[in-house]
Amino acid sequence: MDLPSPSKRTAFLLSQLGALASSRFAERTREVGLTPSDAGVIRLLGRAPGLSQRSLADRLGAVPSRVVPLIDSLQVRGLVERGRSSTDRRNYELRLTVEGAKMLRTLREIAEKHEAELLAPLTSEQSAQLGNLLARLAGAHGFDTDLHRDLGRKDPGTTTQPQQ
Amino acid sequence: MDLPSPSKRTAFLLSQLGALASSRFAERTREVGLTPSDAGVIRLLGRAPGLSQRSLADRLGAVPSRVVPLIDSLQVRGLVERGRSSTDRRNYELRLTVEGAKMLRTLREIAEKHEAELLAPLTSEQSAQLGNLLARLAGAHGFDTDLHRDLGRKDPGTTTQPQQ
DNA sequence: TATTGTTATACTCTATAACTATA
DNA sequence: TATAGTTATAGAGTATAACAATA
Repeated sequence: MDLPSPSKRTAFLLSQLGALASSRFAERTREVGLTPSDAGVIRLLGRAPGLSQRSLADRLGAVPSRVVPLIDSLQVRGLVERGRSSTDRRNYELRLTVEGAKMLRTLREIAEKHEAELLAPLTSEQSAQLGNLLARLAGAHGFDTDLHRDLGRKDPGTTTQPQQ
Repeated sequence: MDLPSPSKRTAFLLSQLGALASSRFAERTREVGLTPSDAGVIRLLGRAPGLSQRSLADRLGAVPSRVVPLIDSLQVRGLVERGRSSTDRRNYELRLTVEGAKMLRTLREIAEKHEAELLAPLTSEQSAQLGNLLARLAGAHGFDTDLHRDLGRKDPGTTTQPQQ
């Protein structure tokens, strides 16, 4: 009666393709010297300049101590700068440098190429369909598409796909 | 001319939803005492009994030394047994025990519930559509749906989503 | 000489908790 | 006393390479 049930493994396919997408993207960012975490920080600072390390940590779903070496590294490379807040000298105001802003533009190009490469096997109608279905799923499972959790947290298992 | 381009972030959504699917599945297997790696081994031994540690490592995309503690742990828990090959005494013949086979059935139930939960927000037509699109992508990007690579290898970045 | 499984070691990434400086 | 940032430490997970037994 039922078809050989392609939908029986949809969750599995989703896990595998998600991992593929992530690793392909990581490959591309590595070519410009960034880890995916670096890329996430740059992107967030692009849209929210002046963020403190604390609120950056919150948005990334990371712990404040993890943000320290992350910003250190970006600062050394001249992509991010730490400015002291004049109103509360405890926290920094993080901003992209000119170089950092340039890197953000590079990242956007990378994301576009990444998207194009990944969806190349589909027609544009199919891509649109897929985008809609995924957006529906994401919405229903309650993620804010703007929120960037999971910076690579210690969660054994998240890195592996379900094995049917 | 163009729509507000939902497809512009499809790759990103794919990464995020894939990570969600993986971590949800990991949660469920953890409830029965298995890591996702454990689950992968049990599944493979279910369909290929008598496998050696070496060929198991190959199929998992893991290194042989990693398989040792994995099998150790499953053996201690009485889910897998190591039998010596009569023809080549260098390698083991790995098999599920009766308990292991029972666990495999549990895993299949878990996978079904997982699938149902994940796709609950979609109609059955939409689920089927999604399954077809993902299968097309998977095929085009060349994975053998049966091959289970990525047992959680050391690949910094794979655990994090692209940050647009 | 090559191969299976094993062990020992080191490396990477991350979280936890204690610390400082400001408030 | 509470909060931002920092540091030191420890833990989990994995790969590498050397090793023993068998072929």
